[in-house]
Amino acid sequence: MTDVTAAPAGLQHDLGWTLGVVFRAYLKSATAVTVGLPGGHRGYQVLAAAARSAPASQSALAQQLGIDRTVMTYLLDDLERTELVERRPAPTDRRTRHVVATTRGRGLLDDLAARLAQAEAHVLAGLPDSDQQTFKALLQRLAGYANDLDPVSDACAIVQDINAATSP
Amino acid sequence: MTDVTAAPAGLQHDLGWTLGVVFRAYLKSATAVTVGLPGGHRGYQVLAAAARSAPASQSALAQQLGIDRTVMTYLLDDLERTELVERRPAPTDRRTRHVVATTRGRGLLDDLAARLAQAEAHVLAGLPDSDQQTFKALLQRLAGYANDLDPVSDACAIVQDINAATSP
DNA sequence: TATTGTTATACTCTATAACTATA
DNA sequence: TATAGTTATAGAGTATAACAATA
Repeated sequence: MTDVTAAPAGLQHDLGWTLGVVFRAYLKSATAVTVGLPGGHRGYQVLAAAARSAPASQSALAQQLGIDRTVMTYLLDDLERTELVERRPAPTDRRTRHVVATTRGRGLLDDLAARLAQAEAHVLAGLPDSDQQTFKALLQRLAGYANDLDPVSDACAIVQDINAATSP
Repeated sequence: MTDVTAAPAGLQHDLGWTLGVVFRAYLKSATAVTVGLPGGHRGYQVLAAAARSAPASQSALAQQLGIDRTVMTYLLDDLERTELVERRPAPTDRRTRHVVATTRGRGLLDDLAARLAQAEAHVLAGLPDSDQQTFKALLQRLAGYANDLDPVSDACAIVQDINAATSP
């Protein structure tokens, strides 16, 4: 009895399934490669963003990363405790905190980036190099567009469909 | 103060970030489009797989869909309660159950598939049509390959890196 | 002995609500 | 009044462990 997972019938072309498979594969590798780093692969994303520029605010960063601002608080607590990142009061608005990488954080970033690149390569390894480039380019364009997408509008009728047939 | 989310500095080319953005966007749209369906977008995946062929077993289907076999039990309970899917004892092995779509489930599938296609189109709308095709084709090849991927092997050194700098 | 499916439990992750301090 | 950040709490989702039935 082999353990090899084939695509379920009828789902090979489903965006949800294909995206899910690839995303989970990435998560698995990214997690394996960031053990010990507070926040795992997301701790890396915060650190990377904080190292290249000081994000405008915690909640702005949270939104960019697709997580809740309350989760960001805990994440930053952990990253600050390990001295990889600092919260700095914004000079212009005393409510806001800038997130900046410490020297230590920046020092760790290169190694981390290399590890994540390894995870990335691992996930993309099924494609020849030129196709990897194409895929990444398209995905990046999509991400730039999709981050501010509202869910599709029309979304009410199915409840009736199901309940209608359930009763008698 | 605009609400438009730009890519965080240094993450525009990160596979984890781009994949996450697109996957979350899909999830949002797919969820909106499947309200009322037990299990939401995953209920659809089970139903679709059950309608085209009877999956060999619950746990095989769970693995294909990237969820735990215990979660599959609850999912099928809900889908069976709404009479969209049935569990049938496998003739060859009395431990195993085949998952088959009911007439009602198959009847609902076309409408559901159209809704999911709408969600999919919404997420991909940022790309011209030919690029959408290219992207989907590459993603499908990747998914066929990545579903059986083990996490990247080397994954131990970072704990030391961090603890080393934390202690003294 | 190993595997399928189920159940109960525990754990993790995430979101909600309420609060402080600013604006 | 509205917003940034924090905290506590509740909730959803997921995994773990133990079990019965079967192989």
